[in-house]
Amino acid sequence: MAPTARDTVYAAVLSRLASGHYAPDAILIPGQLSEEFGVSRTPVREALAFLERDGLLDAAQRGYAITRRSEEGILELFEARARLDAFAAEAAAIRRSPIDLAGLDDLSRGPRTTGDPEQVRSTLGSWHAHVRAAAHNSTVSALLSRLDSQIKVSMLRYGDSRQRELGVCVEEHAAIFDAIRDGDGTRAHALMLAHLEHDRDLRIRHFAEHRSETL
Amino acid sequence: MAPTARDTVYAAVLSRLASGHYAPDAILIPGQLSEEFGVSRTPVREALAFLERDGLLDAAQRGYAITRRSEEGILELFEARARLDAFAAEAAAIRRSPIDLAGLDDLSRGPRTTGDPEQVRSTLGSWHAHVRAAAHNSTVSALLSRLDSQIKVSMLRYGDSRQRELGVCVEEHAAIFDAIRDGDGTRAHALMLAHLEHDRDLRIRHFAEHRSETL
DNA sequence: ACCTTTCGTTCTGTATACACTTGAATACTA
DNA sequence: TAGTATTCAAGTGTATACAGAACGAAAGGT
Repeated sequence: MAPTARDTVYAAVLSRLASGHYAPDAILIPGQLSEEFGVSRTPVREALAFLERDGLLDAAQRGYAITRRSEEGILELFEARARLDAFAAEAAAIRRSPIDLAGLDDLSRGPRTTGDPEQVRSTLGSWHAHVRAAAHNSTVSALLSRLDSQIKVSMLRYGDSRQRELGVCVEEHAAIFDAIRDGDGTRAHALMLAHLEHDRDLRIRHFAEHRSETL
Repeated sequence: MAPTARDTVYAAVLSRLASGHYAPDAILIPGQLSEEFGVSRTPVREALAFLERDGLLDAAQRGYAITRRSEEGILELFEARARLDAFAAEAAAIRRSPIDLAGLDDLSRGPRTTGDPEQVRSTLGSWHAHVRAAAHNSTVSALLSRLDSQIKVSMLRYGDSRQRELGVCVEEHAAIFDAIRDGDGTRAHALMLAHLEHDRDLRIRHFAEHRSETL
């Protein structure tokens, strides 16, 4: 029942990495974290080794650095995520249970773009999580979680990326939901892929702007 | 340069798991392996924790068991791999370099089914590895490696699976290669997906037979 | 000024020590 | 004999100890 020190440290550092608590060029040193968390070096070592395996940290000569991905590397992540999410949408159209459908229905129609933007964004996030759950493929869900973390951590370096128009996003979600409800896997797949390619295109534009600023 | 004890143990146990060295119901205990490899418990603990994260081991109350997947769970793995491999084929068609193409050409036309079956099989394996490399997406390649290991370990439990007709396999590879050479991503994708669905169907039949035998 | 060299500090990986839990075998009781 | 304590060996997670490597700063020579 009691979570181990290793898991506690892992979760804490993961959340820090995802929230931008560390500077992009920070170096994480087991000894320092062990002192900070009040545990010994051993569980910290193991937690950091896990994060390295997750693709969030890179072992340096001395300690761990936050993984630095090239722009191409980040686009690879988006690409992989888009394909898996598209597959999840297709599988959801075929395998969704009535309960899946009810939950998705709520999330698809619920968020009127008039509300608090932060809350709308969070709803959009849950929507994706529900689609993945409705696909009933835990392997794919697990892979997607990892990719999400990698993307989140990698993007922090490039500053807060301007978010896309929420209204368009909500509309696309609604269209994908319709396909899932209708059991039309092919359409769900195509729409989800297009949905995520919009994201990718936005990111590319963001990179271009970022690059021209820092030149 | 010197590989650490942790990495050595990790590689050794991974290879044992993939080759069926352990009985399906074996329990791996850090203390025992540490004695066997002549290292202390610490690096063995870490290696086993990695393998657990890889989805190859499951922590038991006492030691680690080899992951037991349901038939549905195994089909999920095949499904995820098929989708990612299909994407890799599509990407390869678009991004392959002349060198990629030359290597693939060799592997696609090389194996005449008259030779040693074991060598043909190994060539077929390299062919898939080359397609993945030609896709130039290291994220996807890494995910696929993990899925390969998981599938290999999971399938051992169900006995040596009858392999499919090699001739058909070679022909399908050749057709996919043609699509990649022509830069036809859509065709490469579709053909690869069909190719791997044949594998999946064979597996399902294998499960059905296995089940009727053990009943 | 510019290389070396040296030395001390810090970090690394592994081994060992420790306290705690668990499971099974034994001994005991009714 | 059946059921219940008791005991003990083995495993768990974490802390600590230790030897070796690597960096950085101070000291020295040209």
